[in-house]
Amino acid sequence: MATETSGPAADAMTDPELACPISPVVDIVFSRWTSPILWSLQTFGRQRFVELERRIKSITPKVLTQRLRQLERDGLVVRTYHPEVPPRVEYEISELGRSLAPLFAHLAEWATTNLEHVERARRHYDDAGVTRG
Amino acid sequence: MATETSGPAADAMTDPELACPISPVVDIVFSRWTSPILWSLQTFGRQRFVELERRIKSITPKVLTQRLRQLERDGLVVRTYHPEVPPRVEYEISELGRSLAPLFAHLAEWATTNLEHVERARRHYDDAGVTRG
DNA sequence: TATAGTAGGTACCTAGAGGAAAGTAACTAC
DNA sequence: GTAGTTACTTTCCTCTAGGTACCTACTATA
Repeated sequence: MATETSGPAADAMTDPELACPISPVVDIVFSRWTSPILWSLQTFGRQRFVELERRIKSITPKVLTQRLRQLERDGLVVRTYHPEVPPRVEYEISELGRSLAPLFAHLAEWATTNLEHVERARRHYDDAGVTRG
Repeated sequence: MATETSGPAADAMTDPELACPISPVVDIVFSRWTSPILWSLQTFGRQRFVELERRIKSITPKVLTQRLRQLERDGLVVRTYHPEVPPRVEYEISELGRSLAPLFAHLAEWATTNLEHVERARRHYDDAGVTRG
């Protein structure tokens, strides 16, 4: 948070070091835990904090809070606070977040057709490594 | 979207921990430094180690080696070793890696149309946070 | 009094990713 | 015999993301 002097697009353009126009998107959309969160909100609709916490079992509340804040700041998730007792907070996908749906579908499609190729390549690589010694 | 009984959503149901069928793909394709490497190989063709090292300026040789090994193991990159003196190694995108091209294009397209929305959302969020105290 | 439910905040600590810099092999050129 | 080249490898070190555990406020319930 301390060193955000410029946005992600500026990084891609002004930073010749990256030489990769998709890096900024990757940082926003595919940073840790964000894809399960976005997928969950996209698939199961508006949810409360505990619902997300239970669905994504291995996430801790601290990290879930951090990721949700980040996604809210990036405009991908909308947070609605109801000042009741006990307090109730609901999270849902924003319009901008929903625009990622075809991208996620594309990714899922690639997974179904190519993930086994990756696994086969891994087995092949590991086996060859064993015989090579 | 919520009630997809077949396809990738079904995986989400059977694996309660992840609750996200695209997580494995993200780990493979979008782990750190992989997208600049794949982009570079995809855009500029077959390249030697030092060429990649110079193009992706901020990467260290150790990490570049690690990432290239991982990508080779996953079958996304093909490594060709020429036992000359000094040694020459060439890296190129594999068939499987090339199948990611439309996905990357999709991502780049999303970036061009929506990245500014993200930045505007960030500014809005930060400004509101300041006024809130 | 104590406990549960709710959405976090905060302090502390660890593991692991990643960076810096030097080393290695193998041969050539000088 | 020393420097140069390439593609790493190794060692050491730092930094931070993330985990654990406890804390907040408020009310209902036993």
